[in-house]
Amino acid sequence: MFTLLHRDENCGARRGRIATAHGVVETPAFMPVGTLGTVKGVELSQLELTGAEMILGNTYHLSLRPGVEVISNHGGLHQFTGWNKPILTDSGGFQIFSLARIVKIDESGAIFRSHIDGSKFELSPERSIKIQEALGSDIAMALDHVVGLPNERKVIEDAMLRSVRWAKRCKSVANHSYQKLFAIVQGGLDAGLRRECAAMLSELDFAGYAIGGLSVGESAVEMYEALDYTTPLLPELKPRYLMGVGTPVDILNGVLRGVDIFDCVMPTRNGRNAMAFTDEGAVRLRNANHKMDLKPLDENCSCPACKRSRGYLRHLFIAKEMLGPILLAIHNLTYYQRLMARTRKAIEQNNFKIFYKNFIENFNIKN
RNA sequence: GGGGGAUUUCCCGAGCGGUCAAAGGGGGCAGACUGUAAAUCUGUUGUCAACGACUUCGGAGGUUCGAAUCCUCCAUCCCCCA
Repeated sequence: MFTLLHRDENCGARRGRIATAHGVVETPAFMPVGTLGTVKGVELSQLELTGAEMILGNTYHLSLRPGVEVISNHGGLHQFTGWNKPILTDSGGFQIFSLARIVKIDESGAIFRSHIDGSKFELSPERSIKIQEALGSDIAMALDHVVGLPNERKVIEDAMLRSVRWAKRCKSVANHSYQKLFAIVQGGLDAGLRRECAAMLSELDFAGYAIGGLSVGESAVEMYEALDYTTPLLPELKPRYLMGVGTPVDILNGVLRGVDIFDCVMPTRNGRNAMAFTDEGAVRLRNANHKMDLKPLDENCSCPACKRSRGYLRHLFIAKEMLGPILLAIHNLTYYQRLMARTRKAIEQNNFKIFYKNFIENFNIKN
């Protein structure tokens, strides 16, 4: 399933390829998030043009709406959405964290009180896998217990151990050969817990390994440190997925430490909220200084947003026209995909470390 | 010709003797957003040498210790009866 094509001679970055039932994904890869069966604001034809090769779907959200029966009735998530390329589905573990206020959790699983209508939704490891099989994703994630940071060591340890037990249960019921199952390493910012977790999961031989429980309240530096001691513990020949990360800088830091796959809502959400990414950093298009600006957002970008002026894009946001959020979502996704393409190329040339340094020097998130 | 009602800070609009630089919207300005309860949320929005001072509530006078709030006249707009 995963082929490690090349390792950068000067750092931990790796170049690889993931083969799935719906096609190939070149790594390091960035996956746009399509929680509800759509990457918000972006039509599939446009999404393909950004260069995205795999997108995310979400077990919790799709189960509540439209419901698994509806998607099964269409023949799965690919047919339902029209996206014929690889899909990875998240297990619902992140919602245990993000929707903590409406979740009760015990050893059997998580019990949600639907954020839509308050009805009860029970999600055990087994049910999560069953749902993901019905969705027909190419890669399924084990149900994990995500807790925020900072947190008491005991809480983090319990969540980590539970995630391992749940991962075992997921693996024991997963039986669709085309669908690959990834386990998720937890353990917060504790090197010992991360090591313990990685060791236990590695023994179980999953198709891939994710690093979870990060970007949940800790600083960027703390996250990078966690990656420093976590990635080396993961099986060399399996894909490594850093869940929910992140900014362009975060992603390059992940690549530097040997991560192969990323996903994040940032390009789409921030784009919808008028923030655009460029090599110089973040551009807040609602700001008054763009009012008269005739320049394109990013001269190196060929996306539809960059065929217009910054002044026009600002106007769309100020006027609350839907095209603004759409164009910036497309731009940011295009930017992220181009960043990944440049990253892959740099690795192939054993030049990633220099590429990384140059990038960091110019990129200013505050801008 | 007679009677009644309006005029508030960029806009709309509360306020009807002190706790009012004045509610709430809108608009403006800025910020946040990391496995999406987010096309969302937050802050700010009279001036200044700024924990205090000064100038504002159509205009001019007046009453009062004290007025956006009460009185008089003026201006403008709206309604009703002739």
